[in-house]
Amino acid sequence: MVVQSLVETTSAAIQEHDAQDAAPSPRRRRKDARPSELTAAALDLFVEKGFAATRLDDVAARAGVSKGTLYLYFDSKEALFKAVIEEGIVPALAAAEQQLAGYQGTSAGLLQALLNGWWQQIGNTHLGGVVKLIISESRNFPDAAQYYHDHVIVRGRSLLRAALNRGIATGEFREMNVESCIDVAIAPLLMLVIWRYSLCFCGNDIDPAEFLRTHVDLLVNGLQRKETNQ
Amino acid sequence: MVVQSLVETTSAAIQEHDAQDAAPSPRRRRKDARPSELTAAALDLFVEKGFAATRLDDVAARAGVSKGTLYLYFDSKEALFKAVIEEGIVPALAAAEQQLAGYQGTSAGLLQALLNGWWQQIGNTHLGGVVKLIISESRNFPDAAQYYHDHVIVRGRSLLRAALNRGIATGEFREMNVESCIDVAIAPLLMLVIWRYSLCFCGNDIDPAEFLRTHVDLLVNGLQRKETNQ
Amino acid sequence: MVVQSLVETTSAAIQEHDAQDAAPSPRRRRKDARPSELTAAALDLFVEKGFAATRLDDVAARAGVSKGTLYLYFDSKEALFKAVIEEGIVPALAAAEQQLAGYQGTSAGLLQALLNGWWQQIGNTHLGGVVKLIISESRNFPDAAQYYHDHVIVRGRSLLRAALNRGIATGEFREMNVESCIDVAIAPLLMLVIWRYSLCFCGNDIDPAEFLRTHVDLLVNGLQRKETNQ
Amino acid sequence: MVVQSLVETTSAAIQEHDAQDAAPSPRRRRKDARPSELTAAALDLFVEKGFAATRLDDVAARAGVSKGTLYLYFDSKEALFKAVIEEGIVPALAAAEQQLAGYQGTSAGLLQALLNGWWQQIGNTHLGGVVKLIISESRNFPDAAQYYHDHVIVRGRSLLRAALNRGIATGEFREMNVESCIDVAIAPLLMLVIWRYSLCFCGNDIDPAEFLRTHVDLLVNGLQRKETNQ
DNA sequence: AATGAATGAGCCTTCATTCAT
DNA sequence: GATGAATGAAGGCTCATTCAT
Repeated sequence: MVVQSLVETTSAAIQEHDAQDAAPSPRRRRKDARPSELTAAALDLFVEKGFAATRLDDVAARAGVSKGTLYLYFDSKEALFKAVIEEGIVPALAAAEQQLAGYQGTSAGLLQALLNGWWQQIGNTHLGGVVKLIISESRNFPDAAQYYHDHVIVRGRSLLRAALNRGIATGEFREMNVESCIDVAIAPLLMLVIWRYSLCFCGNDIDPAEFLRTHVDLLVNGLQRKETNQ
Repeated sequence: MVVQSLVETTSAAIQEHDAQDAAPSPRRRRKDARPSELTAAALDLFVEKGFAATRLDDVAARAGVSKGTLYLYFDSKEALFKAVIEEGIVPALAAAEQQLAGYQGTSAGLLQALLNGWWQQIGNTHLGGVVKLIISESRNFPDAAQYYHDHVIVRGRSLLRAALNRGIATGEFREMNVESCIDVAIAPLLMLVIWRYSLCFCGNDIDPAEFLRTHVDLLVNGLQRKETNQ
Repeated sequence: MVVQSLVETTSAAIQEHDAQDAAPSPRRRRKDARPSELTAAALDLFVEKGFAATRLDDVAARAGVSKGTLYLYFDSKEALFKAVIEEGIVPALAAAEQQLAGYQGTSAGLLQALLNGWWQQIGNTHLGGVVKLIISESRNFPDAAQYYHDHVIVRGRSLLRAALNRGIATGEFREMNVESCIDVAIAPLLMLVIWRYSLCFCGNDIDPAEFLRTHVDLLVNGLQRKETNQ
Repeated sequence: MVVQSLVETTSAAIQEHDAQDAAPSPRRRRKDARPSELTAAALDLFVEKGFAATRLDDVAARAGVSKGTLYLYFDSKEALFKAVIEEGIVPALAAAEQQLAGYQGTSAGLLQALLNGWWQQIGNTHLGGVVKLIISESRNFPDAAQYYHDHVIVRGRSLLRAALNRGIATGEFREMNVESCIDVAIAPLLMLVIWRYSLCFCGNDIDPAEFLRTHVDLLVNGLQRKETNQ
């Protein structure tokens, strides 16, 4: 039910977004732009403080509107939360589709492209906050988490699975438990995103580029067949 | 200041813990035992719902005491939170110390021992919840996060650094950016813990043992020198 | 002060009403006609939900206009309320004046005519809602209640007083406390109106015609001199 | 469903009331007395301002407690409203039962006793406010109104029906539409109560005793057989 | 004249905290 | 030491009112 609501609202959001480009009356444009301004402000605060600790006054203030204006666009605080998730999912899905385009080259290169692409288009953007938000609030909003899992994570895993299977088929990679490899390959990316929104403020600077390079290096090397001592 | 408080309180907690072992009069033991029942209940709920969304009534109910009793042991909800963190840190530190004991064997084996040990003694216990809690609330409790970082993470990284450096020194591992390797080696472990407290409820079962085996396998293989083409 | 305002506004309303009849240009008529559509919608909702529980959005929606339009005609929600009362008072006064016309016949017949006339022209129309409204809100709008009392109730009582006194003078009715008889004669009428807007929805159907017939029957019989036992 | 809730809660309230007499610890007595203190304060304000216009702050202040205390005893403002109704119904039912006790004398005397009794035990007490409240809010709380109708009004009508039928059977009263007579006999009583809580503040003093005497006088005379022209 | 987006004061409700028992 | 009734500040939400279009 909630999943259905998430889907429908998402479609509506997309259409509304298109309409925005067409009718640029100043008043009208403002009204169309409002929801995404509000969800952007909400995302920042939800990620920083968590859902329960975020006051709608603060969301409104950050968006430069009054508290009541929030309720012109969202029925409740919870509806705002779900809208934030939905807005974070649409671009993630789009990015995933884009990655599906045929790739020519080694499987190692494909793997690297997928991981780097995710980082560039999701992890390193404000959409990364959605990831941390989903994780932090998954127990309070199980259906939002479920939806995110079913549509974003499952799809991402499919991409990696295809790459890994291709590498194994061509003999570029050794035989391994592919599902576990997928999880192990994804984990550092998610952790990097989470890190950016949590302990990164404790002074331990992780250079994302270097982290990614090392991760891909270790992963690809770890997957490749070792010409062991024969 | 709070860090100081955390240190002091931690020391006090340790001493109290010692005192507890020394004077097990039924009356006294009861008094000392109570707080850990309370923090255990609080940890569960903090991890599940987050700090702000957790009601002290629920903590008290789960611990089987009245709400007022909480205030006999903790000055405030925030003090309870810090006590939860502290109680999660003490065993983590102890576990880390234990790992420092001399290890005989390959560096790959040492690495595997460290990672598995952390999982067995921290990640796979209720202490793993502390990790998720720290990450979720790091922005609301920066000094708790800082303290955790400085004492637990830094120490854990030292252990890994030593193992990696030893492997490189002996030629078992190839030359790499050690700091990045540490981060990449830790990330899947943290992610596994986080997963257990969040999206694992979305149906995607990750088998921790298999996940760990794959991670160590890929990591060790990735680190090892390729016996290429001789 | 407010009473004064009610008087003034009422007079103005009457004049405006007259002006309306005189200059029925479509433009002007539209403008003048609007408020009565608005007050009619407001009356319905005020009677049903009470003043405080009625939202102006709902009033506007029922009248088929936007919320802002209400403020083109009424300064505030309270002003709208008073306009509703005033609109209900003007016809009531007119109806009362009409009853003053000379009546030929028995005093019992006059009494019956007055009570039936009030029911036909006030109680049984949408003006009956005003009665319930005045009663429900009399403590929140004491001056509106006062005005209603002074102009409508007092005048109505005068009509009844005249009828009763005439009956007593002619010997048709026995000697009684006329003021109390007035109250007792009016009460069932008011109660009938109130019933129509409240508990009538609980299933106990009161047939107004039968109720009135019985009331007048009992009243006239009760007033008439009994030819007791001589 | 709500009716059921009304019944259950009423029973509980009665039991609690009994318990109060048994355990007069000062603290405990206070706690047991609280709910009725709160409903008493709420009744006053609900009757005066209506449900929607009454602020819980005012209810709490009148009861001499803080706003939060209300929520220790009632789940919501609406639950408080229903409790007020329930507390008004219990004594009304008890009073009705009491009237059922055998009466010796003329039917006219019985009728008079019933009407005066209702006034003394309900109408003229603070329970009269419940009547006005039910009527004012019947559309907003239809099930509360229904319950009041089914249990209080229906029962009251039964008492009057018995008296009227007895009088007709003995020939003391003439043949009439009994159901209509019941309504007409009750209406002035209800109106008197309503008057006390509304327009009575407009200066038209109705002396309840005189009003009742006149009502009974007219009613009984109206019902009695005329000894015409023999 | 008409609209409806925006505002913000106010109210219901929650919950951390206190304290009398 | 333990309880739980009481408190009141804080925050989610509503809605009368305003005003730019």
